[in-house]
Amino acid sequence: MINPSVKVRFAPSPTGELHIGGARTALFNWLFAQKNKGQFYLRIEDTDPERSQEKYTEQILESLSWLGLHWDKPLLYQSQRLDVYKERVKDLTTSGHVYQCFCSKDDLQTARNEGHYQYPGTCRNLSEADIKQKLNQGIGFTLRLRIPEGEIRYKDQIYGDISVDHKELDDFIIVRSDGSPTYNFVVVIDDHDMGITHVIRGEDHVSNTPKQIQIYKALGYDEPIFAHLPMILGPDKKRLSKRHGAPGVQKFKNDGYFSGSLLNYLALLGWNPGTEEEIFSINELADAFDLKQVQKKGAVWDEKKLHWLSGQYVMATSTDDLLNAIRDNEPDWGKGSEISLLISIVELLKVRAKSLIEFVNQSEYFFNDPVAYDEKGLKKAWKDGSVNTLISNFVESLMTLPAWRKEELESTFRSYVSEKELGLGKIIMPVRLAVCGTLNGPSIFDIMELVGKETCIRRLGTALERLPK
RNA sequence: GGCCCGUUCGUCUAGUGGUUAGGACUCCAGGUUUUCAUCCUGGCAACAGGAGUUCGAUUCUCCUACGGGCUACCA
Repeated sequence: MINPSVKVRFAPSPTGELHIGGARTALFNWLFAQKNKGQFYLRIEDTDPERSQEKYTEQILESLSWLGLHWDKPLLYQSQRLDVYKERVKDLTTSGHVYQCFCSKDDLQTARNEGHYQYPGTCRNLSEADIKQKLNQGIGFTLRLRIPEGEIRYKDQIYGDISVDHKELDDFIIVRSDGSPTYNFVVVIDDHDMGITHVIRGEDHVSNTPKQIQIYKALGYDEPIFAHLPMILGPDKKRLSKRHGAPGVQKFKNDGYFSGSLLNYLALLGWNPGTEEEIFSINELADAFDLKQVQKKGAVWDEKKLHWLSGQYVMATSTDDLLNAIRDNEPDWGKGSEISLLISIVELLKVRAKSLIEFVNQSEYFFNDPVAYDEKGLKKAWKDGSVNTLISNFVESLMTLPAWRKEELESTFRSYVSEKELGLGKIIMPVRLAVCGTLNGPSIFDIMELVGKETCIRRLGTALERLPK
């Protein structure tokens, strides 16, 4: 069943948690693999000891798992492949593709500051004697790739034909003076060794690709197919980064978004199904996915739409599943209450809450007496002492109510206002305020039934005491 | 500075050599509702600019502008 001609990978570096951009890259790789019945691998690019941390690897894997982007084994760590890279360096040395460069970092930097952006080729053609002399002097060296004249050309699955003159490519460094290999070098070896057929990554790698192709050629490897995804942008149209408050995947989990809604939104950021559908399950996404429908321009991250989408997911989820998800997210929610009560609450809030955490935030008054009253609500519903008179009379009729059910409650409300020749709102609003502390929410009759007679009467009493005049 | 890439409503996007340039989010108005939310109806809102090709360009070509990326002994 597995299609051997499709192997993709996601290669995060563990220098921080998985953020939105990385998640989208992972998603598109995963979708491509699913669609083509290929394999999806992970490679941890942990060769920067300064910034890499084990805990980030764990966080990233956790986030990917939560998203449901499961990967195939083996999981590769670059830090464990140093020996392999050394071998390849030897290969390139013997084949004459690299040369030693004795220029110091400072000198190169100085030249750049003076406007010479390219490596001048100082050490490109040193004589044997020169090299021997420098080595004897104990001068450290890097290894540079010797790039021939010519033009490089490749077909990007998203951007189309891209060509660059070799003159634009420096003889870039593949091994640092401390002997460690650089990114553009190892990425090629890893992708080759992993059998990667399609390299799908961010647009920031478009300019790296021609360099990497030089490595493929030097090593005698076949090139994979390349596809570059447009960037995700902040509201200022600059690449989304920590500066924008770079949303990490974990944040959305904590805020109670379903992973499906995040995935759905991410997919629509830069890709379109070719239809006017907006809502997709992860499997539907995989079916519909096609690199041809991927956009070239960067897309601005818009949390409003995510929020809407999340609301759609909430409404489409069964009450039981919602209840489980809410308690997964917030184990203390409704602790000590009957399950039947919780189910009723979820039922009532389902159409209002757009994320799991909103169920929690909007259900406070089902469990606890209000500690404060919404200020706008006070102005609207409890202007002066006349309300106290009205409510205290009404409470009396509530007390005598034989059955505390929403139907009876509603008829009590209605007969009371018709007797007084008032609008329904005149009585409902103050009651709402007293019982919930806020004017917004589901039907007051439903709320009162669930909250119970004793508690409602108590809350009304409290309000009458606290809100005179 | 150089190179590469991009540019349709505020945002995500569809689309064609001749369309009333379509949808979604947001926003606004109206309806439903005790309120909020939902739901329904309606509305605002875009082809960056300039040349050229053409009977005709949003669509094809070039230029300009703007935006992004790369230009590290980071990944």
